[in-house]
Amino acid sequence: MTSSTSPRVRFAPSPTGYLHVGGARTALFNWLFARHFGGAMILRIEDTDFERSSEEMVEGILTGMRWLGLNWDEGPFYQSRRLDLYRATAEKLLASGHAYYCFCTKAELEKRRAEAAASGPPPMYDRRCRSIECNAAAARKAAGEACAIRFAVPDGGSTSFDDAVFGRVEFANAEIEDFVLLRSDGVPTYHLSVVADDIDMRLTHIIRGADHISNTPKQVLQYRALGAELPIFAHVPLILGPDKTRLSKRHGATSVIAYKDMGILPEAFRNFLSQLGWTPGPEHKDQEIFSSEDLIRLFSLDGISKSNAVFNNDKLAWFNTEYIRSYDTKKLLPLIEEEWKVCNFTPERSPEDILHIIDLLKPRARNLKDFATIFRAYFSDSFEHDPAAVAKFLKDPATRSLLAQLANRYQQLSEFTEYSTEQTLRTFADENGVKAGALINGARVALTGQAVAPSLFAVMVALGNDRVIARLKAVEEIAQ
RNA sequence: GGCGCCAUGGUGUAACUGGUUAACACGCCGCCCUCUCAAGGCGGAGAGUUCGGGUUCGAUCCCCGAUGGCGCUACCA
Repeated sequence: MTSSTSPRVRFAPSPTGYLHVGGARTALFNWLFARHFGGAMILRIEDTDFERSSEEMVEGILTGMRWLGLNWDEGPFYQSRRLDLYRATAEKLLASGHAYYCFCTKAELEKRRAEAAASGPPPMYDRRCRSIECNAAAARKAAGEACAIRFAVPDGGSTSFDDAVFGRVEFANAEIEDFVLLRSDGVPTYHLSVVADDIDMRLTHIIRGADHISNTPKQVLQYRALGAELPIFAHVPLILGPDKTRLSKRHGATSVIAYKDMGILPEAFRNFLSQLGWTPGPEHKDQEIFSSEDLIRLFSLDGISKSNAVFNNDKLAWFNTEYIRSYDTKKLLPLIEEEWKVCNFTPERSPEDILHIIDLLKPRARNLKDFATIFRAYFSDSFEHDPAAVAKFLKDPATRSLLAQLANRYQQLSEFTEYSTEQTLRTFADENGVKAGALINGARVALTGQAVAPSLFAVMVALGNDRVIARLKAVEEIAQ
C-alpha cells in the first residue's frame, strides 16, 4: 500500500473528563481501522476549553488507552499549542469572504436568545454583524473593539455528505447558524479547530461518535471554503445505559479505569466494546470472542451498525470470565499481583505453588478481584470464613468434631494426593456412619473459608498436608 | 419547539441485492453430571421484526405516515 492510500485517522478526546466507555470505543474503532489498513493513528487532545480541561484528565485518558492497549503513532498533539494555525485559518476564511467579524457580546447574544425563545422562533444568531462592511469592521477591530469571527453560512441550498455508516446526510443551510470560529479572546471553537487540524494532519477518515452528525455540515462548509478535500466521515452510534438514555454517571461506572479497578481484563473489555455497534459479518455470526488479531483482520466500516447500543454489564462479566479462564497463567500472575497490592495482601506461598493455584482457580473466577478476596485462603493463612458458608456446612458440632479427627488420619498419611485424601475421607465417613458429602462440604469451608471452591481434594493437594491438617484441627475455633 | 438520525425477544447482534419453522450469544428457567459452585452436556420460555397504510404472488428487507428513542440546537467539545 502506498503512502497516499494509507489511511490516517485520529482519536481526539477533550480532556474534560476521564476516558469514558463511549470514547474508548471510538478510540478502539479508529485503532482497529488504522491497524487493519496499516495506516496511522493520531492522538489529539482537544483542550481549547481552558476552563474545563486539565492535565490530570489528559493523563487519565492516556492511562485508559494504555490499559486497553490502544497505541498511537503520532501525538499526542495539544490544540492549546496550535493556536496560530487556527488563527491563520480564520484569517484565510475572513480574507476569502467566508467569515466576518462579529461585535455582539456574549451578554447581548444571551439576552436576545432569551427574548427570541419567548416568542417562538429557533434561537439562531440573527447575522446582524454580517452586514457590517469589511472596512468598517476592520476599523472597529483596529480601534480595539472586541470581536469574534463567524462563518458566513450560504443563504440558500443545502449541505450534505456521504457518511460511511449512515449514508447520505443532508441539512438545509437555512438550519445552520453562522457559528463562531474564533472567540473574541482569539481562542478557536471546536468547529474551527477540528477542521483546521483534520486538514493539517491530513486525516483521511473521521471516525467519531454519532453525536457529531449535526456538526458535520458546519465542517463540510469549511472544507469547501478552504478548498480542501473532504475526508470520509464515519459516525458511530452511541452507547446507552440500560434505560436507553445516554450512558452517564447515573448508570454507574463510565470511566474505563473504573472497569480496570473492578477486576476486568483489558482484552475482555476491548472484545466487549468491539461488539457494541459492530459485527464482522454473517460468516462470523456465531462467534463473539475475537482476539486482537482477529479484530484487526476483520474490522471494517461496513460492519458498523446505525442504531445505538445498550451497555450490558452481564455480557461484559461473561466476556471477563471467558478471558480469565483461557488467559495464560503466567500472564495472569502480574495482574493478580497488582490486585494483591491494592488490597495490601501478601501471599505466603512459593512462586510455583502460586502458579499452580491460579491454574486451579481461574476457571471459576469472575474477575481479578476474586484472587484478592474470596480466594485468599489459597495463598495465605490469614483469611476469613464466610459466615453464610459456615452456617450452611459447619453448624453441626458432630461434623466439626469429625473433621478435627479426620486431621489425625491425614497426619498419618504417607503420601498426600488427591486419591489418598479422598480415600481417607470416604473411609472415615463410612466408619462413622456419615455421608461423605457432609464432611466434604464442611472441610471445604474449613479449608477455604468459602462454600464454593474447586474439587475438594484438588484443593487439599494445592494447600499441602500441613495446612490441611492445621485448618481441620482448628475447625472448632471457627466462629459460628 | 426546530432540524437530523435510528427502530429485529430483556440485552448485543444475524437473516445475500424481498421467498427461512426469524438464527447466534448474554441473561432467565429446568434436567443431567456432582463433594459445593462455576464450567460442560441436554432441553425450555421469550420477538412474527414499534404501529398503521401502501407496492408486490410474497416484505424484517422497498415507499409513505404515525409513534418512540437518541443527537444537535453555546464566543462547550
